[in-house]
Amino acid sequence: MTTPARRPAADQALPDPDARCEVRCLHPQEVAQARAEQPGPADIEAASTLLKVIADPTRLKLLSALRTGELCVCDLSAVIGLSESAVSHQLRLLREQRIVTVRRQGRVAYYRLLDAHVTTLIGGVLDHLRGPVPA
Amino acid sequence: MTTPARRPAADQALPDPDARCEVRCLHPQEVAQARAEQPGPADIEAASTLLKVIADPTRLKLLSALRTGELCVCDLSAVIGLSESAVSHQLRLLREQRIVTVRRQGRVAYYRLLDAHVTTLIGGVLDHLRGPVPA
DNA sequence: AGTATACCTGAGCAGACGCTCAGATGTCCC
DNA sequence: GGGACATCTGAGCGTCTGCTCAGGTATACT
Repeated sequence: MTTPARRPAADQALPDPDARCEVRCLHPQEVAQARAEQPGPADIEAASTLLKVIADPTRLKLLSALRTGELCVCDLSAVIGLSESAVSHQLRLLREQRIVTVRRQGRVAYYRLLDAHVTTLIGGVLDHLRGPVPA
Repeated sequence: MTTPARRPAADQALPDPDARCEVRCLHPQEVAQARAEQPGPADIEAASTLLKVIADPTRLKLLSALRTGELCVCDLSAVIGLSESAVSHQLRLLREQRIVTVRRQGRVAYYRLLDAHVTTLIGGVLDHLRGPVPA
């Protein structure tokens, strides 16, 4: 959405110096628009939390391993080469974010992916890494 | 891919105790498959770095603000309510990850989104937050 | 009952992260 | 040239994070 007024416009976009709402800015109009369309702080925080959980290398390995199907904790530990304790800690975060779910059978806990969004999301990241920039 | 052999099968799946490749696991076959389909460490690390850059609340606000069009540093500073120094630091990370690009006009630096992937990616995250789990 | 197994959880510590502060660079205007 | 401005950058510090270690809980087997 390239706005028509793309030029600097700093000379005439600042009618009076006293109009500085909070801090100085060169394009008050576009700043006001950007502020209006900004998501709420709660949404930002929630999105950040979810993305941080997915962003960790260990948890990325866990999610990638679970693409093939459900696995138990000690299997996951063997796949990614980390202690069962560490895996259990990370799986808890993935459960809290509703990314994986658990099915308990006896003393074994089978984990599987809960959300297809995450899979496509990681796919999009890999697209970004490999291919050139689309737009 | 629910394998037919879902039962514990630990007694006969471990022919000899010495066969423990690295660590113990309940389903060696599925572990081997998951390990085979696991992305390379470099890909995991790159995806993690990219996602971490996007996951930070401040940078999420910056990216969200840039959806409306290109903005300069002090504008971005005004939109998200943070010092220009902090904004500049974060923009550097976004540049390094090829998420935003800069167009310099005189002493003003105009930043804009470089990759449509990121926009759709954030949209996917918001979908995950709002809607119920699709699959 | 008693032992072994699979998993979970709290404490503690090394490393990474994001902000502020101070200074440097490059550009515009007089 | 001199000053103001927009931006960039390095140092430093408080905070957060992810691992290991030790112990706890629940289930299966003899």
